[in-house]
Amino acid sequence: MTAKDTRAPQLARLAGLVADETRAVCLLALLDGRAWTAGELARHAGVAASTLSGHLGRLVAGGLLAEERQGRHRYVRLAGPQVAQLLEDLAAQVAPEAAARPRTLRESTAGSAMARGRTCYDHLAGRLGITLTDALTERGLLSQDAGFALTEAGLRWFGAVGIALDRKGRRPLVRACLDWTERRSHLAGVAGAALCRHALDTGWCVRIGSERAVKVTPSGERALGELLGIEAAALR
Amino acid sequence: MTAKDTRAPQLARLAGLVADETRAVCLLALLDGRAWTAGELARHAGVAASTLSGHLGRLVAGGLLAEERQGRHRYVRLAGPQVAQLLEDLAAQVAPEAAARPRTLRESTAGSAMARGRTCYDHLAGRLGITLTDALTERGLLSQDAGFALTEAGLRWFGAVGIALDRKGRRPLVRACLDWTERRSHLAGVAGAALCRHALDTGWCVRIGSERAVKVTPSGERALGELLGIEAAALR
DNA sequence: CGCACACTTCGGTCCGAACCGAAGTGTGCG
DNA sequence: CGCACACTTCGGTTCGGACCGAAGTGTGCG
Repeated sequence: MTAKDTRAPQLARLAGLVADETRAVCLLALLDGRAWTAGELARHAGVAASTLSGHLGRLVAGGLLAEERQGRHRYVRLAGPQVAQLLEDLAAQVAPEAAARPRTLRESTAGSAMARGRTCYDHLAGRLGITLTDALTERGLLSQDAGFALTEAGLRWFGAVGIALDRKGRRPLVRACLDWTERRSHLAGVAGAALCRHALDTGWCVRIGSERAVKVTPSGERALGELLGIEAAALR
Repeated sequence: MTAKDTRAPQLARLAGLVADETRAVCLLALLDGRAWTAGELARHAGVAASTLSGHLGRLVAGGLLAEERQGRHRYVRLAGPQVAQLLEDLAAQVAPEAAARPRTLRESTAGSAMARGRTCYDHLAGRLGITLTDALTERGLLSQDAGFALTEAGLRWFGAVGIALDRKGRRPLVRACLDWTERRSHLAGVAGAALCRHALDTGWCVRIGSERAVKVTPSGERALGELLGIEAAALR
């Protein structure tokens, strides 16, 4: 027996946290970037509150979730962008086979709203995310030659639009995130998150219901038309 | 109960493959990019051959491993760069806590050889990987402004040295891979793999024993000094 | 041929963990 | 104060899967 890799036990433990379907459902739900209560997750996953309580304990102890107690509520959210990135990577790995037909009409319409535009942890995804990524690329603001990278013009563009980019952390400025519905990469990383936040703050986009789906508002259509030359029809 | 994400079951199944310590040991061993026989892996992991046979069956069925039967041997290797990337990402997530002290002297010396230089699936890692990455960056061949990217000069450099870069596949030309021992990113992706292959093919580096560890040869020191201005002392 | 070897299949044991309902703790509101 | 509600803890059941050794299959070599 040669020297085993010392990381194996911890790697197995980490994977084990995702390796349960109930926990996987929760983690994917939390990819919307918001905090959910334990009860909401229990109903979403279809298990008893007591069962879910145990799962949350494990996920928090394992460092995947951060929790915040407010009164009688226990709010949990993903512990950080690294966790979201990890889940997105894992999900992208299985996405090819996961392109299954939705069952009910309700799921179908909800699915098509999700396909049009949604948030992916903290950035924009779906056709909306791809459209934005393509527009940035066409205008020479984003380079896709060797991985994603912001060009000089791209950096200026963010500044001109009034979107601040925090370059201090370890998180990459831009990152490609493989889109689940479009099968193509969209903009993630610090810039992707800042753009998404700006879009929601300024009313370019609004969330639909309580899900991850988002839609572009009329003012958003105007702004994106002016700033990136995107035609309104491409956003619907 | 809102509509569950259809990817959850498959996500859990995928994670479940990594969620066993014995399988994790095997997967990390296979990160050396080579094919191992079932028996070698069984001895490495310290379990009975029959037990390991079952594990290999699951990993192959799950798409993480590719197998090749030759006579009475069953060779397995990682199914592709995506799998290696996934494992590296997962391992990087736990690496911070995994910086444990080695137990025995044998592990200690083996560990320090690994820290000096090793392969990480198909590219170079350890201090050697970092040194190369830094040298490429200093000379303006690699940009680290917003994620990793090859510059125009970098593309020319690879051509001049005689390293062909296959840009056809879906794999990114360059990619940052978080180094387990150095806690910094080194060069991965198509260019990282091509550089590693070239280094081994031309004798710049040789593998030490049967492990992932590699060392730079005298001819390698000369070549890297000429091509990248790396001092020989930095490679020892 | 027959033995050694690599791997697989099978039967059986054992442990961990996912689940539920019931009872308990703590919070907020009328 | 007392009830409703959100969550947690506990006991008990059930199920999957990791493991081993023994027996079976197939390959290569003398």
